[in-house]
Amino acid sequence: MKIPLHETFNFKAAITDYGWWMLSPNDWHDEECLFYRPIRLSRDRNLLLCISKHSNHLMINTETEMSLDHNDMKEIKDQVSWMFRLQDSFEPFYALCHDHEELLHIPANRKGRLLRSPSLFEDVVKVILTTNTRWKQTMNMVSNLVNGLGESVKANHQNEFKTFPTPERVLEAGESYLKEHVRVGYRSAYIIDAATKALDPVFDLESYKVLDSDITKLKEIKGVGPYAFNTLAMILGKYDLLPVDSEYKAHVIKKYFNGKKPTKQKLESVYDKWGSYKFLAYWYDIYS
DNA sequence: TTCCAGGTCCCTA
DNA sequence: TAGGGACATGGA
Repeated sequence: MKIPLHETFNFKAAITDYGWWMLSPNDWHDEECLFYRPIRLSRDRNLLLCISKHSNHLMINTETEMSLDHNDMKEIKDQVSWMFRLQDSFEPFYALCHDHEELLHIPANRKGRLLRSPSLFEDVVKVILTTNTRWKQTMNMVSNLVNGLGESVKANHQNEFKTFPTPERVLEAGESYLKEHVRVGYRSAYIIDAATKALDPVFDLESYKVLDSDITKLKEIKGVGPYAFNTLAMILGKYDLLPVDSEYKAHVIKKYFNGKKPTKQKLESVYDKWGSYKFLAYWYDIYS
């Protein structure tokens, strides 16, 4: 099936400009420019997608033998559209880039559309698993989570794929499982809290994916502090906040303050001129 | 062995 | 409102 594109974009950059492509159950094949991703449909069905980009559309091939009706296809398209931010226009950001020579390469290469996960629950868990640890350990924890609690997906593919676990499955396994087998340490309580809030009809975690919803309640999730919240804001399409962590501080102090530590206020105002797009300006400043 | 990583929580003052 | 210790894990 095809998804027509309102705006063309750099498919490879959309996937590899943010680290999520390295986390299970995402599987990026760089040479062929193919993105494999197992997803979950309603009525407890799982399938493997293979996504590629053509001139004016995304092509989605299903690698799982399953009859799909109209609603199934809509669910698939909705999840893929969310992952690649297809409903969002990046033209306002590109217009801003044109006033700044150092960022001209972003519109020139149609970058900025950073990959996100099908569910907000998955992204909350993944962001929590990036805190106070090294990237390699983040990859291990996510891999343990998917291998331990994800469901196997039947597919015409040499690799075995598992889905990202549902909040139900995480709660069923419990906190002790997360500690002993996923090796997330003290983060276990945070993940349990995220799963609980994902299933709480009042909190309704996934509802914050709606554009322009008030996302401040995400701060109530245990383990979501300033860095995690600002990262989640970016994931939800609000780019005006900065993920001030050790990487941010090291980069900014080295590049803009001659290696000398400035005040907190000055440290965090480096990208102010970018207004609504501070996160993306920072991101392409540090990683390009 | 000790330190600390793409932080956050919680308790003091 | 700000400061600082504790927190699990695993690699250097």
